[in-house]
Amino acid sequence: MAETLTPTALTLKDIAREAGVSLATVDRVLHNRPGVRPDTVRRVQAAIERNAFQPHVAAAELARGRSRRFAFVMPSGPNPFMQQIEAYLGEMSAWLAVRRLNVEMVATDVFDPSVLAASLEALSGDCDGVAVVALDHPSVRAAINDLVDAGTKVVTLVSDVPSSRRHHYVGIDNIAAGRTAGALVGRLAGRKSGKVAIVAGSQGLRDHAERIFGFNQVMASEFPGLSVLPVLEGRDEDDRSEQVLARLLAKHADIVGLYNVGAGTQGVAKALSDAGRDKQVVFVGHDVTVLTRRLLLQGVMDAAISQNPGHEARAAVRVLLALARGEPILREQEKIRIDIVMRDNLP
Amino acid sequence: MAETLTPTALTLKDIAREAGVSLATVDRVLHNRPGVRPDTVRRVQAAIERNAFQPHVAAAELARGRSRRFAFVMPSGPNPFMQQIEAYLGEMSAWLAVRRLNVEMVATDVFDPSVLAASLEALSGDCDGVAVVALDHPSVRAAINDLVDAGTKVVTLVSDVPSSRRHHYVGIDNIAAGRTAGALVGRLAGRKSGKVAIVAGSQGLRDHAERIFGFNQVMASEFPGLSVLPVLEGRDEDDRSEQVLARLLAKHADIVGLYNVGAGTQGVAKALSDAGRDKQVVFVGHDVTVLTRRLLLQGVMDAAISQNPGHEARAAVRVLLALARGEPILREQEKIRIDIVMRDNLP
DNA sequence: CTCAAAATGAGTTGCGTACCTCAAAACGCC
DNA sequence: GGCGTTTTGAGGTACGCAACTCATTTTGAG
Repeated sequence: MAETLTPTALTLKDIAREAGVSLATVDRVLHNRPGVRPDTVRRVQAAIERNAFQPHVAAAELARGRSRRFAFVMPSGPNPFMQQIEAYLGEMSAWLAVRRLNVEMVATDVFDPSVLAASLEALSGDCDGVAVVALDHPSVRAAINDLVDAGTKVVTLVSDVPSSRRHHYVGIDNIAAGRTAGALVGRLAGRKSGKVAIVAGSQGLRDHAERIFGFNQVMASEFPGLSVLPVLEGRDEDDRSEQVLARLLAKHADIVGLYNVGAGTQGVAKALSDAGRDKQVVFVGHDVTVLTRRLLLQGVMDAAISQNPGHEARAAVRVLLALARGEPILREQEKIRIDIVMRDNLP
Repeated sequence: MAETLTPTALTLKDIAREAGVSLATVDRVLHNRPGVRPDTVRRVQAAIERNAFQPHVAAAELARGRSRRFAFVMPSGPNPFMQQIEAYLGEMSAWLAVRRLNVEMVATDVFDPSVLAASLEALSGDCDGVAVVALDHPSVRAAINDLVDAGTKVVTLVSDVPSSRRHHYVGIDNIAAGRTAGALVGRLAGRKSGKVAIVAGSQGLRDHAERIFGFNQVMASEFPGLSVLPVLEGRDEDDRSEQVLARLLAKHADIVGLYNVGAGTQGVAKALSDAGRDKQVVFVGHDVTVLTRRLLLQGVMDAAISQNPGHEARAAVRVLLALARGEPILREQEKIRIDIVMRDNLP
């Protein structure tokens, strides 16, 4: 009742014999070095395919010798989510050291396309891989493509640039995240009818816009008893979020649900509490931070949509490593799931 | 604005020089081979500590040469959750091949302690690591300890044996899972008062008992309007689950919530539908399978508590590999989270 | 056919470790 | 001091591949 799931090993020598060529030629094909007739290339590749040859990664790494350099290009501001990603990278240091990986953090103004593009261009050459929290803008796209052309592996993190030729996107489906938030607000509000407020950073941000889109989709189709108020823009700042929400709460006594799309959670919570309505309004937000954790435990927040920053950090490194090594990527593993976090399943 | 997170590399030669001994002695210390004076051992270990020496895993692997064998000891029955774990292991085959890992599936009757213990004992010697879905029973505990003593790395999967000396447990906190289910049933039932039913496989199973415990905790403390009916035992079988639940539904017209602790989901759903109450009763169950996915999409099930079988399979392999190599384990990464899955965040 | 250019073979070296042997040195004991 | 034992050093080989050199063969153009 025992079956084995894996094949046995082959070496380059076996491939050379199989293809009827020498080791040197196999090596030339494998690293597409010049000086091999197309016909011979095909023969060697056929032998590799036929035997499902997997180069011995440990040997290759040992022979190549050099350690790899990865760079993480992230926002420079005091964003708790990004800080968590940094923290998790720090926790990986032993894991990274064992694999002779150097990870470098580059803080930059990711909201200024030209600054971000310049930061990316500066990395060209001395980096094997780059993970970037990218703004979707033509000059950023061009910078990414340049890196890719230079042989650097590029992964977009949290926020994608689908039109670029980046190798991979590590982050969630923000429309689905918005839909999930909508379903939660609707269901947790119970049978009540009333109004629902949305506080976002800015509708100009791709991920925020997508979340709002998904949220409205669900509200319109499934919760006709709830009417969504116009989106408030809090610029991800606590003060501003508090002000705009406080004003809205004062105007509408029948608000039963609230969706906070981005950051500024502190201000949103304060506005709710000050109005004395923190227990009546269903409040759904994003990300598990020290703050949202406390709000969930206090019952002020009802649920947080989370995208596990630890997983994102690790996935980004793993994907870059796999890309650099030419290893397969476990897509299922690297996919970032939309977590619903409530009080009892707080991680 | 760029900082590096990782130190630079050292080799055994450096350590030897540092400690004022030869390479051979360092080697003896590193693999605790005999014939080294305690004092010298200390000197070498001090040098290793002092320089935070990390052996070059690739080189070690290459030198050691042998491929590793891991065994997964799993239930033999047609359990969809276990089948998913097997499937994910299959998807990892390329990843496994690259690392020269052989994973063997051993199907056994995990509910018979002596049979399970015998299966484990049989693996002693020719396996570097074992992942086992274990029953918590003295003879199983003894078999696990024997494996550990023989140098095999042991990981318990899904169901733990905390009293054994297993190296790691890969699975969720079942009490917290039960609490989460309770919170969901309570909150999604809204303001209604009424009765809540529980269908379990058997209260003799550790994980089921723990889930029920957590569920009752939350219901008692937070939803006084809801009264929990005595636990039904469906033995994880569809037919039996359907029968017992159908009888209960007939008897109580005011059931507003239902928690299905284990398998037998098909039967539970059928009983609900046949009674024409699938839309009124809040139904929370476990695990995302083909069936529960359909039920969630249809709106019959309201939420599934999930423990990502893919993550568990990969985590088990990664932990075994790290243990075998003597690498650090990323505890945060290997921790299995309690996922709440609703229709819009179906993975 | 000739000759240069292209293609290929044969070989070396080194990566850092594991594992082994054998000789030399240091040690403890009487 | 002499002996046997323990401890240590020195060195080799192997692992599979990358990256290189240089000699040899093959090829195609004239």
